[in-house]
Parts: sequence; C-alpha cells; structure tokens
Amino acid sequence: MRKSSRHGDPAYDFPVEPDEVDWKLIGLLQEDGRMTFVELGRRVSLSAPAVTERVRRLEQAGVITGYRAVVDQRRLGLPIEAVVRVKVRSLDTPRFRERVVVLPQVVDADHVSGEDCWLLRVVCRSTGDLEGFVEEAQRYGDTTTSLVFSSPVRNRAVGRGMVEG
Amino acid sequence: MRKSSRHGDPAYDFPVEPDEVDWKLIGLLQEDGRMTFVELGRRVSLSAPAVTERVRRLEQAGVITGYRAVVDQRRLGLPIEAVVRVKVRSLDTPRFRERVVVLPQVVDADHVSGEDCWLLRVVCRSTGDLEGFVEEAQRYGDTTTSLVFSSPVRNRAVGRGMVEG
DNA sequence: CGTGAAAGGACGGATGT
DNA sequence: ACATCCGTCCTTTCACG
Repeated sequence: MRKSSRHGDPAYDFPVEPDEVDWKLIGLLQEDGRMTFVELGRRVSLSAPAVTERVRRLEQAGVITGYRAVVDQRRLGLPIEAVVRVKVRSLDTPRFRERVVVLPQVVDADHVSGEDCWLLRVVCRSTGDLEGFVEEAQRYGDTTTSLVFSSPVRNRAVGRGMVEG
Repeated sequence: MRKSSRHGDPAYDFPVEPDEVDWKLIGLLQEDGRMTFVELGRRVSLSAPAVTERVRRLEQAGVITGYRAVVDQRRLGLPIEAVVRVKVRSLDTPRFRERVVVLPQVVDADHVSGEDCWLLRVVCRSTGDLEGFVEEAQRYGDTTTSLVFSSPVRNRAVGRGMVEG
C-alpha cells in the first residue's frame, strides 16, 4: 500500500493505493469485523504479524476508520425508520445542526446538493415519536418524510471491482 | 434480557428486552466492534465468560447482527457519493431489484413510502461513473440525484435513551 | 515486507455456588 | 446467572532474512 504522493499535498496525501492483499483484508473485515489476525492470515496466505501490520497501516492511513457491531433496531423497541428530507434555509443551518442533527433519533445525517439540502435517517419507537421529530425539523424548513419499508442493501462492502476492473 | 413473548408469535417473538448491562455492551460494541470480552467485562464489572454469554445471546436473538470494519471510500479512489431517489413504476420493480439494486455502487438501498419509492446511496470513482449509474436507473423510473457534500452523522449508535428515558 | 519463536493475554468449555 | 479454573488459541514483540 502506498500513498499517491502528489508531492506534499499537506494533510490530505490521499487516496491510498492498497494492493491485492490489502483489498482482500478490507473485504474480509467488512464482512466480519471480529475476524482474528490468524484467520485473516490464513485467508490471504500470510503470517499473523504480517496481516497485523497491514491492518494497522490501513487504520493509520484512514482507510479503516473503526469497527462497529451492527444492531437491529427493530429488536430493541425501535420499529419505525424513516428518511426525512429537509429544505433548510441557509441562515438557519447552524441552528439546525445544533438542535436537530444532534438528536438521538438521527442515525445518519447528510448535507447534500439539490433542493432538499439535508437528508436525515431516523429511528423511532413509534409514529408519535416520529411526528415529534418531524415537527421539530419543520421549524427549520420544509420537510418530506418517507417511511422505510425495507432495506434490501445495507452498508454493502466496498470492493476492488468498484475502483478498477 | 428477555423476549416479550406474545405466546408463540412464530419466528418473530420480538422485540427483546435487554437489561442495563446488555445496553452497555451494545453501546460498547457499537463504538468498538473489536473490543475483547475481557475488556467488556472490565467495563461492566463482570467476568469474561459472563459477558461472552450475554453477547452470544444478543447475537442469537438477532439484536447484534454482525460486526463490520468501517471504511472511508474517499481514501480508496471513490470520492463521489450521492443519493439517488427513483420513482419506480410498480410493474418494473422486480427488474429494478435485479438490475439496479444489485450494482456494486449501491451501498444502501431502501424501499420507502411516498412518491420516490426507492432511495439508493451510491459511491463512485467519478461523476462519469455516477452519470452511467443514473442513466441505468432512469430506465426504471424518474430519478432525482443529490451529491453528498458531507455526513455529520454516520451510523450513530443506537442507545437506551431512545427507547425509554 | 516478510517469517518464526516465545511470552503474555484472551477465549471457550467444564464445573461449582 | 455468575465466578473460577485450565487447556488451547491468539496477539505482540523481536531477532532475523
């Protein structure tokens, strides 16, 4: 793995160039974030210390930013999931960030181009809870709310085939 | 942790009722999916075998569905991220699932209520790549594409406070 | 960058309260 | 439901190619 060093681009000497083995490790750890280094080594035909160093390097390069348990909110009393698009007036954006984006129901918040400049994914215990959230968001701009029926793809792994091949 | 057994609801005897310790474990593993059972035990003042059994139970109950490394696509040559909303004609939905939802650029696909019945989060190497994707999606319905500028919240941890408190 | 060996730690099953 | 014990496996460091 090597940085594409455009001679001293200061703090952002990126992207990074993983080799075939790095891509395999990235793929394996996206599938099972708790896989041991010994097992990773078996999968890529390297010793445990070798993969350990590769993974540490990927972490320090900011390619792997962390490891997370994936949780099913429906089994935790949070059956309602929705995407709320908000057309926030630009003067209200700082307050929107401070008062809406930070609410615990918000599991994803994206600032995007286009009319609806914010896209919030929220999880709630009830439609009443969702109603309260949307009313709060309404104070900062027009909203459009879509209930999530199902999510056939969720956090699909990023793979080598997407960048070349 | 106990199931809210509505007497024999067959495969979906859910949701589950985690106790305080379970919630702590869920929180810790969402923050660091590779935390060892010994360390988890230290954090919740239990022995390693005790937390191991709790975590196994949470996994088998479908509360924790997996563990994933979180990857920064921008550092892997995929700097373009967008959300594409698609108003798919209902007769075309099966083909849309087979030919668009499965494309590797799609990292999230949600079937939602409202006019734009599909919401796709895609990552691409270039705007040209995105253009190609959107053209493919266009074949199944009208699309609205928003470039993601930034994502102040990404996969925020689900916590106890959201379900009661 | 890679391997192999050795020490310390974590894991997983059995057992007892 | 939890703690302790213990054998095995994993992690980490280091000397070396």
